[in-house]
Amino acid sequence: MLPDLTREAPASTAPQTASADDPAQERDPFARLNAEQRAAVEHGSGLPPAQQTPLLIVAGAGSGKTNTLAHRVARLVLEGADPQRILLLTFSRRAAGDMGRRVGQVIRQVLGLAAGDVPPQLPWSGTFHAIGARLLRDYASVIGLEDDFTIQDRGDSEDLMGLLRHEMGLSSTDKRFPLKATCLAIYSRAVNTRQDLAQVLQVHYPWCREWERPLGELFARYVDAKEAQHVLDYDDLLLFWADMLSDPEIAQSVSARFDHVLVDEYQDTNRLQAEILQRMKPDGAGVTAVGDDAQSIYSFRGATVRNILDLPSLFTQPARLLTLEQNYRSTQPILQASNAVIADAPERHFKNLWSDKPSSQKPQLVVIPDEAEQARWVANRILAHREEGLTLKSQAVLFRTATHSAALELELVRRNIPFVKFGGLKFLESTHIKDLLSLLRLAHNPSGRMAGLRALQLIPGVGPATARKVLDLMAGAADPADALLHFGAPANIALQWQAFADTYALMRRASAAWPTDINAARDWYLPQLEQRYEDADARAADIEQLAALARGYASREKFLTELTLDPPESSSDFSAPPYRDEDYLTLSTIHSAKGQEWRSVHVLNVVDGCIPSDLATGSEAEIAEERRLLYVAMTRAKEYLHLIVPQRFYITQQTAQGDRHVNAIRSRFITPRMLPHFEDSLWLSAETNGARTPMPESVRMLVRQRAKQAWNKS
DNA sequence: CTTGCAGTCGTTTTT
DNA sequence: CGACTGCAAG
Repeated sequence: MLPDLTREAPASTAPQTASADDPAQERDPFARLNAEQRAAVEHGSGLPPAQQTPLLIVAGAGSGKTNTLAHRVARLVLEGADPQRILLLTFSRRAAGDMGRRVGQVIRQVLGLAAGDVPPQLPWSGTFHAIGARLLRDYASVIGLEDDFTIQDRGDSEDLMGLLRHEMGLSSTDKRFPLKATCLAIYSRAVNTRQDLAQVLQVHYPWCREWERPLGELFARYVDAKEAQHVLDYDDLLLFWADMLSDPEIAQSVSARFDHVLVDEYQDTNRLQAEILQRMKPDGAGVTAVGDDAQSIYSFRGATVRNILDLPSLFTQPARLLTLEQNYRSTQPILQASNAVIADAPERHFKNLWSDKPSSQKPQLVVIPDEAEQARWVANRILAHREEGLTLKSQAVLFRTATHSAALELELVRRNIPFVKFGGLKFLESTHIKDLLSLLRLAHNPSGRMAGLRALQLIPGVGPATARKVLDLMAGAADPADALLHFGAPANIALQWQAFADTYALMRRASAAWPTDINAARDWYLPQLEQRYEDADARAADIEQLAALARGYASREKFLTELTLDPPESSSDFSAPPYRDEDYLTLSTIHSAKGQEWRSVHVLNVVDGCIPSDLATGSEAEIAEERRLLYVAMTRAKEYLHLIVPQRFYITQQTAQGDRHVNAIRSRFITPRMLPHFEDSLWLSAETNGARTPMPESVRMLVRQRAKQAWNKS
């Protein structure tokens, strides 16, 4: 293992006995890996890529998966592989960056590079979607894509769906046709799982089955509209990639670019992605896939565990299977509790995780009266941990749904505890940000309807009808900026019109000199902001931040693409650099916490209705996924794990004094049989809920602390 | 054709 | 609470 993992382990348990000053370490950079990890790293060593068999690494939580993959990439490069010809498909941009850094570390270490020397970069590492976008830009002319195409985010895709739905007369109120978001979800699932509409409706949307034919027609129009507008949605990035590979010549050309293809988090890929992989490398030579079937949590996006189970036979030659079962992250008690939770899952898993990090500290199951108390308790515990020497950065609070942290966020602000929140960020969804981006999109691609409709209606006096007319005109014109300028706008808005047309012309012309065009857009938009909003100042500040962010990108096209594919993950992505170096706590949805680890982890709302979410209890498969979600949350913890169970939730829509609430019970995934794995003094059984119960230890502590605080106030 | 108003709706997870 | 819809006036 790399130093940062072994450092946590007691000396007696450090694998393979190598230490930093062991001379063997310098000769053999992989001396710290355990036997399985080493086998994964060295698989195919000495053979040319084309002669290597595919490799599947099933890596349990905390088993050093990222390190193993990083070492494997480093080994390939050290043995002469061209970094330009390595394709590394990761799950998020953060994961891609992380992987690149670790590969660099290993290479730097082995080659003995000085601090200033830059290790080789991996230009082809990123998400399936980001890589797809790049390849499609490269092959646009070959496959008949317009080269000014823009990528549409989900909001715009939904709006387009809504527009077409309306045009087809499906939105009249006497019919209960699925909402635009549902339509897109159905469409997207069909594309990503490569199923036909009937199958998708049958299994996932049975209440929409009666609409099969109109839905099919709607989707056909949706596809046509995107084509006419030079717009791709998220799914198209995968779909077009897969489809262009069905042409033998293109497949040959794309495939020949890469000697090695490595895929991380393979359990969260979907059918379409498996197809891409298979078409890129039909014989699997040079392919490495890594994943953990117990951590599959993205089926709502079409991901299927079948992919990882079936990978050994995906290619014309069988894949070698290696399993990493030793967990280096968590203490035994944490792992035992986590294993108990996942052991009740209906399907079988490849492996059993074990750990040799002893600890007398069991995870805590903390029963608390309500959400407000939960927020206070967690804040107290975090500060207590910090007193014990855990930095805020080594602690995290995880939750199922972004809104679950609201009460805690207030508490943290009140107490001046800095934090960064991941997941559920709505920055890009706020109206004023979308407005500004629509201006840039329209400048880049004048055929894009959704961006165009939004942008043009920003002009005072222009509504949907005028916007549509202008867009029709622009789409047919050789010079869209010119067409805009000479549109016969009503006399009463002629001045406004002129100003907009000038700005637009400037943006079109200035495309070579990014980021001047975002400045032009901003200068035009800021006055509109004053007219439209009470809180114009706050929104103006957001616009400035966006403009600042934009300056970091090489071109308008890059900015728009990356912002759509890798939206800022946290508020910190926007904060000034000094803040990033300070100590801060991490708040994150469980989904966004994937692949990360902290010394201490709090999980909020371990309650039926939250985990599992009551929106996800429709089928056995959904419930199983919620269980894996809890498992993922628990296995993020290295030393301390706290599951919080608030017993009541107040209904939000009532007066401040109201006490309408619902009683909650402990998550069904923590059964009585598992209680011995948790610190039991805090336990209250579900049966005693509502009755007069002894006050749990945690609450008593709280009362004491409050009593003290009363004196410390002044 | 646009805009402002009033009432209604619903509310996971993310590339 | 906050975004979206339908409706009527300018």
